[in-house]
Order: sequence, then structure tokens, then C-alpha cells
Amino acid sequence: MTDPAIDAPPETAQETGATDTAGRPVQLSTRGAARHEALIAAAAELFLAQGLDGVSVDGIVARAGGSKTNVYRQFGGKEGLFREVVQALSRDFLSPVAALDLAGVEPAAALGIIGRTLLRQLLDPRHLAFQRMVLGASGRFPDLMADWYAAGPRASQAMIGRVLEGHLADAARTGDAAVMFHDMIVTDPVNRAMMGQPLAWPVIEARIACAARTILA
Amino acid sequence: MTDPAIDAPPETAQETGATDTAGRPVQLSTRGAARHEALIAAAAELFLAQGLDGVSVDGIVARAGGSKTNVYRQFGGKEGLFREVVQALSRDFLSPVAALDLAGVEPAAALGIIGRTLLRQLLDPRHLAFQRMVLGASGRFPDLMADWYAAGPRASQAMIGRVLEGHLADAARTGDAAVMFHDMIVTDPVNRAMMGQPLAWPVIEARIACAARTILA
DNA sequence: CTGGAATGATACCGAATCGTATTGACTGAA
DNA sequence: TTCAGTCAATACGATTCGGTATCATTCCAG
Repeated sequence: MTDPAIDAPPETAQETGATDTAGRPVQLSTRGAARHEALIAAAAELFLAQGLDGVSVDGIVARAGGSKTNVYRQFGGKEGLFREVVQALSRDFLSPVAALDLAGVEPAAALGIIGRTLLRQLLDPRHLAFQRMVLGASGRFPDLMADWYAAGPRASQAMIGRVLEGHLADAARTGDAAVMFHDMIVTDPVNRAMMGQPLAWPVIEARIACAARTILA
Repeated sequence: MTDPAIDAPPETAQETGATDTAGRPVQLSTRGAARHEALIAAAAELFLAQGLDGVSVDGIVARAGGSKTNVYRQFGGKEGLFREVVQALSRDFLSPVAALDLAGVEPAAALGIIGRTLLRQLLDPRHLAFQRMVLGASGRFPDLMADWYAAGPRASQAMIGRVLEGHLADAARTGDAAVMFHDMIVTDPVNRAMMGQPLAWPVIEARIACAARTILA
């Protein structure tokens, strides 16, 4: 297995996050760096729509432009590309909730804001497809699911925990309470949406309010 | 691969639930009916282990015995077989929780019993694989996920609802409370197990107790 | 301008897939 | 015993895919 990019070092030294199969960095020209992004973007759309096994490398390349050379040089193969796609999407979906500033907001109101922001994000068809993709692949890539879980649900739960701090009877269980509130408002609406029977938004809002009352009692 | 117990028996015409692609019943001999079961059993194991796309019809037949003829005559193809497998497994996983008899048990204790029984069931590797399979395929088969959800989570929630009846401050929200209690105790442990980082059993028990106190407050 | 590396386009390979067709053995009833 | 229908085993065709190899083209530093 020869790798020309490594046998005879670079040209335009430009470092991206790309690594080959063995984890060694791959040098990319400006064109290559652009292809790197284009490949991830194209692969993301296709993987979201059809899942890992439903997409062919040729299909991705046809959409991204360039050639298969890039996929195998920059990502080591289909699997490497999939991994980078999942990690990139994990980062993207996190932002709106993490960006909330809840300083000085009443706990009940803060939980409502978090809940609505979170659910608007999670119920987006793109995110539903993403979750389907990650869960479906969790057998083959448990570490990828762990990465997503840390960047997504756990981050949201941490924010909920900060809101609950000092407002619970049993302060020692703040962490558990945060997880439980999160799962209480997220699980059922997401599952229903995932099987094509979404709840109406007012119903979801009522659930959030009900859950907030429950957890703060 | 021959199976002496199946190769020889008589050939009385016999009706099973099998239908062909157009929904018309297929006549099966005794041998055929045995193969029907064997195919579902073999396909179930393989689909659970490798997912829909990771399994080939030839692989299933190699494990079940017989030949591909049966798959296409009895199930119409790989997809039809997959559908029957999911429905059969949905029925199987339901039983232990539905079989509980909680007449005259205190609500708090009853919730504990349901929670422990439910989680012991859901955290079984076979069920984790099943859930992975159904969620991963929910894009292509949303109706299958709906079937599972009705036979699984919704049935459990209904049982929780019957326990809560008459013990909540806001009686009108008994249904919501049941769903929330269910998701509170189920979601996080299952997700953690699914990504290969299972919670210790005592932690889970504590969660159940905590959730029961919360929901009954 | 130029030489060597990175990239593009594509042919190619081997393996694997689904679904059908074929053939011969076996079954159960006439 | 005979005969029509079913099943097992396997061959087959058509297709697809992942990954490699090839060669022309483009890019960039010097």
C-alpha cells in the first residue's frame, strides 16, 4: 500500500484536520482543502437522507465534484468520511442551545426557554435524520455515538443542571434531575416525529410546562 | 445444510399467516411452515447482529436451511422478511412487562416493580440491538417503528398510567405523567447502554426510586 | 518558466448482492 | 404405482460497490 502523499512530501504546505488511515496528516492544496469541505457537505446530505449503507462513494463524489482520489487520500475511505461527517454534524447541532444566556432568569422560565429551544432544534427533519443515522450506526461505531451524546444531550443536560442548581429540595440529585427533565421533554416528541407522527407544537409546550412544574416541585 | 427433523415430515396443506407480495395467502406444506419459522428465527438473529443492510438473503438461507425459493415465495423478498421479523420481535419483547399483576400494590412500589422489570428487559443486548435496528430503519419503514412503539413503549406507558390513576394532584394529566415517568427512567440508561457505556444496576434503581418520588409529588 | 506534487476523470478489479431460472428429488394424494 | 405440485440446491445474469491504478491536467514554489 503506497501513499504518494507521504512517500514524497508536500507542495503547498497547508494543514487541515484531515488524516489518512494511520492517522498521519495529509497535505492538501487549496483546491484539496476546498474539496475536503465539499466532500463533507455532500456526504452529510446523502448520509442523512439514505444512511451509511444507502450511499455509494461514487454518489458522494458525483455530488461533491472532484474524484474518488480525494476520498481515499483525505479520509482513508468511506468509513473515515462517515466519521468526519458525524463529528461535524454533532458540532453544528449543538450551537443554538449552548448559545443561550439565562443569567438572572427565573428557573421555571429558564426551563421553558431551554425546552422550547432544544425541541425546535431536535425536531428539525435534519436532526431527526441525524439521530436516526447515529443510532442506526451505533452498533458499528459506538464511539461515534458517544461523541454525539457528549456534544448533544449531555451538553443540554449540563445547561439544565446549572439552572436547577440551588432550587431543588435534594441538592445532591441536581444531576439526575437535569437528566430526567431533559428526557421527559425530549424523548416522546422526538420518537413520535421519528416515526412520522409528530405532536402538535402546543402539546409540546404544555408538556414542557408540566415537566418544569414537576421537576421543581 | 439439511435438517432431518424437517426434511421428512408429511405434506398436509396448512395455512399460516404468510402472504406473497400482493397479500394473497401462500399455501405451505408442513415442511414449508417449518421453514417459515426457521427463516424468521435465522433472519432475526442476523438482522439483530448486523442490521438490515448488513445481511444477505444467501446468509439467511445458509443459516436457516432450505433455499432462497422460500424467501421469495413466502415473504416476497428480503424486505418482506424483515417486516415479519420486526413484528415477531415486537410481540416477543412485550410480554414480561404486560404480564405483571399489580392489583393492590402501593403506587410507589408498583412504579418500582414496573421500572425494574422494564429496564431489565430493555437493557438486554438483544433488545438494544432490536431498538437500534428499528430506529435505524425508521426512515425507510416508519410504519414498522409505529407498530413497535405501540406494542412496546406505549403499552408500558399504559400500564404506568393505570398505576397512577387517582394518585395525582392533576388527574387530567395522568397520561402525560405516565409518558414522562417512562421516559425519565428509560431513556438515559438505554442510550448509555446503546453506546457501550452502561450504568451500574444500583444507579438505575436509584433513578427509578427518584423518578417515582418525583412523579408522585 | 518549469518541475514535481496534488488533483481530476475514469477504467478497472474482485467481491458481493438480489432475484430468477433450472433441475432433480421428494411428498402426498389419486 | 403414478402423477402433479413443492422444495432443495445451485447456477446464473445483471448490477452495484469499494477500492486501486492509470494517466492527463492543474497548481504552486522556486
